[in-house]
Amino acid sequence: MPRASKAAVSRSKARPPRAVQRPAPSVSARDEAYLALKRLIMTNQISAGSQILESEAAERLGMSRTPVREAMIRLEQEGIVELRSRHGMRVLPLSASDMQEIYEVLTALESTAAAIVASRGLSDEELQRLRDAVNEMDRALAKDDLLRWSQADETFHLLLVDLSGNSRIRTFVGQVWEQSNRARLLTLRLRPKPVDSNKDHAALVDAIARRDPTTAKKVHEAHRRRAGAMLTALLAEHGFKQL
Amino acid sequence: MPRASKAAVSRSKARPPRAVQRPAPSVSARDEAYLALKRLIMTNQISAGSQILESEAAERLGMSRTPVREAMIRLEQEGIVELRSRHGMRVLPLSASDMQEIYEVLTALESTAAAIVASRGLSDEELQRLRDAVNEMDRALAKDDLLRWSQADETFHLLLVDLSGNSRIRTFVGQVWEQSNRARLLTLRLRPKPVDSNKDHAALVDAIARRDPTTAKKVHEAHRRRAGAMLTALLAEHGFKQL
DNA sequence: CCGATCAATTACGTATACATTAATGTATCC
DNA sequence: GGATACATTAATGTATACGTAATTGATCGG
Repeated sequence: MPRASKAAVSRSKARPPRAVQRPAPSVSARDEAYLALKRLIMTNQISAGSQILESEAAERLGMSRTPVREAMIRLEQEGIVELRSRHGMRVLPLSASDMQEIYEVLTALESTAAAIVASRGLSDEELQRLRDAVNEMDRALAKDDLLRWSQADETFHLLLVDLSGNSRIRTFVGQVWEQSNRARLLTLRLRPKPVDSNKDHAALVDAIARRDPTTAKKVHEAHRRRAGAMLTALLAEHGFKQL
Repeated sequence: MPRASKAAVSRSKARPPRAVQRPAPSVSARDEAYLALKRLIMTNQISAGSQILESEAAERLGMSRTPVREAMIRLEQEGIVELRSRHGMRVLPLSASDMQEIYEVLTALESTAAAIVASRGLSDEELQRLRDAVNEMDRALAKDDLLRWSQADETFHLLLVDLSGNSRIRTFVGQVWEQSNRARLLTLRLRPKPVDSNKDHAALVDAIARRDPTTAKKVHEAHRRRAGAMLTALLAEHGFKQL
């Protein structure tokens, strides 16, 4: 019944189909909530361990609880937050043992990806993309721009797993990467300059170019193992129990 | 009009108002929906590629759309279904390349878990649990009870990753295990008897007992690689493009 | 002054209402 | 007869309503 009146109205208008009042609703409220919450967490604007209620988040984002709830469920599945009934969403703190778990996963999955990539071989264009990322890291390091280095590092690692063609490896690596992103950001300025990290990457690209999966895998395993050990040592040294 | 029809349906079913009988609401409707849908998928009662609308599932499960929606979001995050707007939830079919991806992930993560376990060593009681699972597989195989064998196999593999103590490895292995469960079930009777599979497991337990991480890792890598090759060959042989 | 009991409040879980938009069917125009 | 515009329908996405259970805090007994 109420619909009838609406239909009548739209017909009387004869033809302003939709472009008039609908500028760009390209993202759903749920996606908006998901992205907004994730960004707040990733950038440490919602600190680890802190809680936020569904209704708080909904008000803050200017929408109802429903899409916020659904976004929170996604974040929980991704291992970024914990949903505690009547306490809202809690950003999971990262302990040293979490970081160890994460680096074990990264070591296992990325070294496998490296072997796959080396084994199937890359086109010149693909190889160049890897080299570009390495070069970007070098440049950033030369300029002491650690944030830029860190972004290039992420680009390199995600590109590597992308090139493996294994979408599950890609998903899982992306997931633990996001889980540990906060810790990396916070320790970026505490760690020694990542000079040998860059060397590792160059060596990996060489092994891939030579189509040598065994070496590629070994190089990357060593790289991740070292990075993990460095990071956990750093956390212990600075007395960080949780991040 | 829609209200009337729905009311009529629910009354025709003679459903007593749920509020009256409150026996054991220990599980939320959302969990119930999640478990019910997952079980239907795992047991192939909802075949791959088939779709089910939110409202259909809700009616089928006797609850409203809200908890069903949330359950579907979880299943989507787990890589079991795909959510297509206005087409409901679609059970993801498994292709040969999916199986290959999955076995690459299992190889990488489980062999790492094996190395971790061997490296830290197990208590007698923990070691015994692994041996129990192996023995159960032997017994099931001797009786030609393939379903029981398959369950013991699952027990063994999940126990292994549990014992690694790495909760993320555990989660990811569990996830790809569930993704591929249907395929394993369907091919269980097509594959050769898993005799050497049992031998592999015994060899792995020995390596763990000897606290030899290198061998443990190698044994398990070979085991998974072989199983993966067997399964993909099987799928190709029988012309299965999708499962 | 401390702990326990109970009422008020709060936050959630679920159901339902409503808005939006893709998909479908239909009539019209040439 | 075929393509297109348009109304209709269907299914989703979002908001809101509501009952329930947990948390809070206040009162009371010790």
